[in-house]
Amino acid sequence: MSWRDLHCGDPRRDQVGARLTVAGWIDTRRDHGGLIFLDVRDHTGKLQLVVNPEHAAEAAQTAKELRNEFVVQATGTLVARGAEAINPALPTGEVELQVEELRILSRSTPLPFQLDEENVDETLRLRYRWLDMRTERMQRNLRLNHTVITAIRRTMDELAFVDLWTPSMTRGTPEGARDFLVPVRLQPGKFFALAQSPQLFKQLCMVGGLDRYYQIATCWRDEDLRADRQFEFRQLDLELAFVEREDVLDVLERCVVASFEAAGEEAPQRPFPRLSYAEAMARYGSDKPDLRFGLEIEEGTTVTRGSEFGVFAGAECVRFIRVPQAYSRAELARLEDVAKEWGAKGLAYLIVDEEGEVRSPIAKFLSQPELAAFKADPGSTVLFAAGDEATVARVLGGLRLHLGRELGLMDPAAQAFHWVVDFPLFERDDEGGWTFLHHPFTAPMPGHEDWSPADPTGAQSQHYDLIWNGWELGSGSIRIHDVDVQQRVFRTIGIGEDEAQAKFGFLLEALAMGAPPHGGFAMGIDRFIALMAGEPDIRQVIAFPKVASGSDPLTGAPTAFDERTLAELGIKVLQQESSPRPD
RNA sequence: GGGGGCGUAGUUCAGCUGGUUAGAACGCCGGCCUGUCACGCCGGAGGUCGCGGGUUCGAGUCCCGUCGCUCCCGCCA
Repeated sequence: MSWRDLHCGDPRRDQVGARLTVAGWIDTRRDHGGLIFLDVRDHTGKLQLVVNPEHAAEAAQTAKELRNEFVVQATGTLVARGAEAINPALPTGEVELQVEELRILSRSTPLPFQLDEENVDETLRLRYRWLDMRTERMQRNLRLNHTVITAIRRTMDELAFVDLWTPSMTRGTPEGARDFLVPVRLQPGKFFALAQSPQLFKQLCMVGGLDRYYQIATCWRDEDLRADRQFEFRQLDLELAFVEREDVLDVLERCVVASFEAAGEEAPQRPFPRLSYAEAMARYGSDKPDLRFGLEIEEGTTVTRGSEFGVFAGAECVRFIRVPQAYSRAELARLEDVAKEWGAKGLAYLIVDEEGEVRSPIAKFLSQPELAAFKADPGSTVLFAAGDEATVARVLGGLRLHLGRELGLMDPAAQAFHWVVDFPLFERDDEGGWTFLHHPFTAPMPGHEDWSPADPTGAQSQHYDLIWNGWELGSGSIRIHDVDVQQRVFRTIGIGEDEAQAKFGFLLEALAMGAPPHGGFAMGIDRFIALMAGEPDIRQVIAFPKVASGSDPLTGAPTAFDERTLAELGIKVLQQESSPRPD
């Protein structure tokens, strides 16, 4: 074993007596005047070095010069520590290296932040990411990244998927997110778009007979950044031919389980539960419900028909949740604010006190059947939402999530994976027309092919979402492989024949030349790894992420370019932020 | 585009209803120390309170603007 194979976290009792060489960063130096203790660190851990001037005068002189984060190489004899000198907090705490030779490989200026400080401003961490990376947290996250991706690649390989590269520079997409544009010197004034997803290319691969495609694909979207969104992100992108929904879900479940196993964690039970879109909206008020807790939404519309309470009587939909907590008036005012954020006009409630007495401003309007339907345990509160169905679902879904967090109802150990299936094929758009729910290539469910383009209400799709603890990990669908069906989807969402030809002509042509039935999925890898790492945002698992304003604190990108460079590309900048960055 | 939060030594923070010379811990620099491991002890340096303007006898503190960071809504097929 070369000394480069020996890591700081390795030495143990059975190596006592051996002459070893280690290298790493100075974590701490404890200078006792005579004896000097050094903790040398690398990504595997720390080893204590003892420099004794009586044994190694030259090394002791060198040790005096050492400061935090100097890089050193030390050679010496591994010795057992005396019983009282053992450090149980350190895996290497039973031994130490009696230093004979000590070499400074590299020096360090004082650091802009301390590596053992936990709440360092994130922009500062990103500005000096190479330091941040030395922390246990970032080492763990970035290595988990590798572990998960390796497990996924192994799984895909075992299932005979082909890793196939699709272009990053492609044709702009008319729908969806904003494109990042790439100007082209050879064709001034024209632009490629950075791929938002390999969607169309992977479908073309199916038509091309590459019947099991996958890729850890980088995707680019020019939209505002969030805790779970960056300009560029990676997705596990896959597509299979001659499959049905369950075949696709099976592949994803295998990848998830393999990732957990590779990370040494208990894997979720397969198969993951399936929940229909209608059920998810009705019971949890969300198409990506967090199933780590109950607090389900209940239906009240039947019993409130003709209610004496005007708000209930006039509402298309009345639903409620029973919260195991008797709230005060002030707390309910706060919850009403939460409800209003989600679009409620107000918040009706019934408080059931510890004696089982119902206290509520609306109780006097409610009939016996109504009160019976809303009956709750002593010490609880029933919260209502009334209005159109979508608003009611959204309000109670928002309240449910808020209360779940606030009341600590989520089992911290639970890993709730599930599928949401049976989505509608279309939904109303803002202009009163129709638009697709996810993308226009999603196939209708068998038996739902004959919708009316004027009113496709009720047509269901073969779309599916993978949800983990309330986070949407990704989505997929069985695609349309029939050119007539594809054209009817375009017609329904208001894309005329000419427009469809211009934008998707190559897809329609391909579908007309022997397209097999196919379907696939795209899972957000960064989100998945962030959740596995227990991190609150994806920046913590990305080596060099951008901040919310869209800049990279490390390199200072993006930057302006001079006029000559731009002129060559046929570009003239109309305006730019004049405010200089204070550095 | 809209709403909320934050910005004080290198770092993390405190700084009350506006009131002497803006503090602490860690880090940094110097000194002492042979069994420490968050070593200890002594001493020291280090601040345009993000920036600009206003109110006031007086602003870190109040007001307006601006910049930066952040969370959320919009947006993310």
